Amino acid sequence: MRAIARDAVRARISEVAVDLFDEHGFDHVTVEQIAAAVGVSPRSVHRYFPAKEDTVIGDPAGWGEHVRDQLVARPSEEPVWEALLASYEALLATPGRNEEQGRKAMRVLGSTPALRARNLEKHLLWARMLTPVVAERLDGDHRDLRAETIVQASLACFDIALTAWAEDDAAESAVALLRRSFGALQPTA
Amino acid sequence: MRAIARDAVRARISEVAVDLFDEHGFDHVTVEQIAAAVGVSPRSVHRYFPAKEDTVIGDPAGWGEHVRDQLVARPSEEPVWEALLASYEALLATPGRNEEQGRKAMRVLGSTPALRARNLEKHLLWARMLTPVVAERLDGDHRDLRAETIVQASLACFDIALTAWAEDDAAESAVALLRRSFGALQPTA
DNA sequence: CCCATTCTGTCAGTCTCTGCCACTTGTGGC
DNA sequence: GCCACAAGTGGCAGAGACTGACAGAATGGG
Repeated sequence: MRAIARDAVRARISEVAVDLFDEHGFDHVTVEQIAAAVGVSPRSVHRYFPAKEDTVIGDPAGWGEHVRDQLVARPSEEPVWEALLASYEALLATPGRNEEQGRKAMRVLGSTPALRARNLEKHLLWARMLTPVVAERLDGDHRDLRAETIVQASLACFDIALTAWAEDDAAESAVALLRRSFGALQPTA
Repeated sequence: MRAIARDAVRARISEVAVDLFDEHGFDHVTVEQIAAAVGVSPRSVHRYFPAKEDTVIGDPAGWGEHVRDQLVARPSEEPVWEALLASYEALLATPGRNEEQGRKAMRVLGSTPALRARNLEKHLLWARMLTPVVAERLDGDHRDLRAETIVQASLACFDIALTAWAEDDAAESAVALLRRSFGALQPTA
């Protein structure tokens, strides 16, 4: 009911903010300007997004759960590395992701230290969700440390692929870059 | 001459700040309190550290160069992954690193999102320094993407090892944890 | 139509961080 | 010893992000 309107407003703020950041640079745009452009009060912007950076990042937890659910659904005989790759691919294939808007957001995201940092925090959140699932698939000693290493490495691949995809002007698809990045590493048996 | 005094003051501020953060939590300590505890003005604290978080992180660029120099000094026939491991080990073995102070800093560092974020930014800086060096050691196609993947994965290993070292109460040395984390991954030939 | 819930705007306030200017303090030349 | 000169410091004012509190407006169900 009301949740629909809420999501719509949220998406609108995010869209306007990314456009402004793309044009003028992240730290040359104030929350007040974003609010004025959307037509709401600055206070409301902060109600939808706890921090200015979050207007670009979006909701990390939601997508993280998505990836985790994909991962637990993979067949247990599949090697971890391939299962992780498949889970990220499923995320990229999700509909409702505007191609051009996503690329612009990634470009803005890479342009400012504060944003890159907040984005990497998202990865830590994902890592906490994925590590237990990965640990279950491992044998041998020190499963926790190994699982965390593998998960963080996979997240690094994900990030590298998306960054490269946003910079290179559509030279290659995000999935292709993701596969290649994953191909550069291999967990030890 | 004067640089010595400068470094001393800098170290002193950092030490006091970490202690306060450890006791009261990062965001319950204001810059004003740090300044008062050290005996300088808040304005001066900001002269030494551009951001509050930097009192814990220290100077990333300096250590990053150190790692890079270690890496370029490794024999060229050595596999990249081992060369990277050795470079990080050399960093950990650097004297002048107070064991207990370092562990406390790492603990504080993991306790607050803002600090974790800033720490991850340090990794990006290191990555930009190390990637070209690693790329030179690779053969085949897509060296840049593969080099970046390998470097970021190694930084993840470094971070995981240090975090585990700070949490587990000296159960194992940082170097041992680092080796094990590195052991969980392998670049593909 | 009325009521309760939710949303929004306004206001006041804290904290980080930055420019600016005046003041003090060492440093080197004479 | 004295005097420019640079460097460091403190205080002040201000921008900007973010938070809590409260009052009015919109929306849903009865």
